[in-house]
Amino acid sequence: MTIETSSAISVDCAVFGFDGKSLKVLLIKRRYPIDDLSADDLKLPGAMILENETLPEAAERVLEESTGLSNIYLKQTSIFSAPDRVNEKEMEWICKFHGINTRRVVTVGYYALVKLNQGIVNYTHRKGARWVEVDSIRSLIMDHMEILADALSNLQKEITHTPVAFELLPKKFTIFQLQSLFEAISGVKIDNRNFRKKILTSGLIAPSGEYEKNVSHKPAQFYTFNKSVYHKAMKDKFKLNFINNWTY
Amino acid sequence: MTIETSSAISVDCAVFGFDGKSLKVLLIKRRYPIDDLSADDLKLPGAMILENETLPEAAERVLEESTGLSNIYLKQTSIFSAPDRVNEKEMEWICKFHGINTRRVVTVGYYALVKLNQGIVNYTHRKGARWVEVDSIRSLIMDHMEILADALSNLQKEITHTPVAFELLPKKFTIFQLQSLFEAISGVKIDNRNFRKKILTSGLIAPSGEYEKNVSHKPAQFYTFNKSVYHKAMKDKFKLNFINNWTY
DNA sequence: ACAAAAGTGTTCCTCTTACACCCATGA
DNA sequence: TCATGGGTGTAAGAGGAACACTTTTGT
Repeated sequence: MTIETSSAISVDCAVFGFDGKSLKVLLIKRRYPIDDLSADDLKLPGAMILENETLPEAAERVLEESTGLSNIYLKQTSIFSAPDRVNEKEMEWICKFHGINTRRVVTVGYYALVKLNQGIVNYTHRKGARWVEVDSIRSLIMDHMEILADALSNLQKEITHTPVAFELLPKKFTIFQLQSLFEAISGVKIDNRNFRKKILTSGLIAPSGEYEKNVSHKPAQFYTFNKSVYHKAMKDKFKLNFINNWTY
Repeated sequence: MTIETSSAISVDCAVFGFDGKSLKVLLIKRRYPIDDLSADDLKLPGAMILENETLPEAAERVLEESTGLSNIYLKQTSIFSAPDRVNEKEMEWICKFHGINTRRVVTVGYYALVKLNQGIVNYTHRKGARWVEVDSIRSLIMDHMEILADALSNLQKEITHTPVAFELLPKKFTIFQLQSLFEAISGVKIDNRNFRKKILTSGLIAPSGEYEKNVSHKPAQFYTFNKSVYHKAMKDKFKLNFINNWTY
């Protein structure tokens, strides 16, 4: 029954990206592997928090280091605080790797949404990181699989309540890309005509007048997210229909 | 740029209750006040986490201590990690009060939902705690006002997406109580006929056949929450209508 | 009698859903 | 000419919103 005063606190970030087909997450290889710890050596980018640093600041630092980007959409999810979440071998690796001495590491999960493009893919490749299709991931070190699953379920929930989808798309995107993104994240097929009607009448996106080039089908128009339309209205229009929108 | 390895981690709980009229939160007085710290001496119940204890466990312990209840609905909200969130005077009080020595306290916010009844009110009163109307609270110690505001906004969001409302009502409740609760939390008036229609046709509540007694108006029937109906259906009925339900 | 809340139906209108075909382009 | 996605309309049904009065009880 002693108060814990020597915890280290870390952040781990699930950095999501969308390549037009599927949802990807950024994984890195653990450096300095120890014997017995090399089997599952992929992990989410993360860091220990520094003195005089808040958790969001630490998460931003991780993002900056792993992607070279700042001003990324970043959201805290859960805390992973099981005293035995890091086993002895792992603890040894952590202390050695960071040059610290601690008995316990509590970690805070974040997820980040980035607009994937060739520049970022190149950057992360140079850093030895990989964008891996979320559905194909079977194991990660420590409890990172759990952290990733938590991040994903938070994203799935958030995308139905807030317009975070646009954080994953380039500034100019086609309606097909937007729809594919919703389908990839929710895992549900959407009727294209209904989707177009819905998204266009909402006023949330605006046509840019520009069209795709060099595509082997009728070129699609690019649209942009209309933040100003989004930010007005939809206040105090409290709807009764929430009751049937409940999700378990 | 040193890794922080001596943080203490605490949990602070906003415990919400509903008395049929307004939303209340449980506040306690800080014990052992220090000079200069007595002005705003109300705080949320909280505790430091112990060795071998997870954060949810710590939060449950706090709930048990302050309300005598276990198996309470409990949900983690945000983490408050600003290095200066606890000033020097407060830090002194914390170390003295807990008999520890630490430079930094990171706290994790939780909110809890309890079914208020006379027994609990009596219990908390004996403990020196008070149920205070949320709207009337102007200041709390440290950043507890911020923690409370965060808890409340999380609750407001959650109540429109999940059936947590029933956690705040007795097992048997009237439709009027349920409606009042939604109105109290959302701050919006709801049409009674539409509300009844909606909630009754949803199948989520079941009439108990019992009625109010000794009320100076037509006695209302008591209903119960129908968990089984809720848990089936509403899976994989993905709806397109989320786009216009987005809230900022 | 009066105050307070319980309980009850209908109409209008908006939104959701289901559904199939021709078009433009590059290979 | 073929493959690929772009882009379009309509009808039926469900659900949301607005709206007022009678009933029951205790004081």
